[in-house]
Amino acid sequence: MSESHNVQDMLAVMSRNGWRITDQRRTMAQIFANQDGYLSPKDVYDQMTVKYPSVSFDTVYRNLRMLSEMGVLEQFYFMDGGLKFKGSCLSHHHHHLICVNCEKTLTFDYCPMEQQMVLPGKYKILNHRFEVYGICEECQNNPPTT
Amino acid sequence: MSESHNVQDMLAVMSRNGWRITDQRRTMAQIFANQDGYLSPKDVYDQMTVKYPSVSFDTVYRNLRMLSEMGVLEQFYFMDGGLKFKGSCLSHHHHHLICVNCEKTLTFDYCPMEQQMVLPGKYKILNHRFEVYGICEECQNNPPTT
DNA sequence: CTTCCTGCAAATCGTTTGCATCAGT
DNA sequence: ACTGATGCAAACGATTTGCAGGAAG
Repeated sequence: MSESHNVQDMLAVMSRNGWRITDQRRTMAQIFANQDGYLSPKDVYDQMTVKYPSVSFDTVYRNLRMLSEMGVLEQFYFMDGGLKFKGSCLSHHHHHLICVNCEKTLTFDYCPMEQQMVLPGKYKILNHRFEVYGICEECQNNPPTT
Repeated sequence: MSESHNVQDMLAVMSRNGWRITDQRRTMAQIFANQDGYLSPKDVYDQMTVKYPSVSFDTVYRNLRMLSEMGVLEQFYFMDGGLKFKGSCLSHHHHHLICVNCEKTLTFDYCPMEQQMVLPGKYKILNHRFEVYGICEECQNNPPTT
């Protein structure tokens, strides 16, 4: 299902970095392993509560941040400024095609920076951001949730 | 100074839309007319207090939102999720080259969507986001603020 | 058994809203 | 004068922090 890490890989990274493997963290890893798109902290919290009804929001936040810092998760601020997370793919540079409805995300390798663009000014280029937004096939067929 | 609207244009748009021209709004228009880069609500507030020490944050927010809805300002969530505003250029499609230090912004016309890209899936493409981040010439020469 | 992790509660930050007063037209 | 705009304060949502008890190693 996931193009990024599987649960074992994620847990291995945690162990390697000296973090304990708690049930909550195991569950969180599973959530992201089974998910192609982006999840908000609340999404994660909601999925966590299925297995751990007493989980707290701050634990979710703490672990999301921790997993991001370890590189297991990719952090992302959407167009509307909302924070989202997703299992990260560190293997190669790519960009995202994101469904504005269900937020399912596909990656593609085309990168505009590889073209010979003429940029104004004499900026020292550091990085870039390129995302394409649309509606995935599934959401085009299914009635809109709105 | 500004590549976008001048003060007169902005005030004209406000009048045309039936909004009153208050001194605070005039000042806000001036701030954006004299500014090439992005400003956070706090930046705007700080500049406003120079002329109107008793201006309130909510007035700044209200007017920023109003000016965005009118299309006079361009709203933007930066990489770190922070909300910023900038005098908008509605005349043509373009993208931005942004200084990560001073946030001075240049526009350029190259658009990756005009290339014949092969995108995965069968998404119905709606829009896109492309920004290049770097350090402007000025900030390269001047000692870093950090 | 020690240290780290968790859950609770409270603090914090950025932004929005209700309301009485004030100013633009 | 009439109506919309302002400033204050308080509400609000998302995220962070301090602390005591509980679980992983």
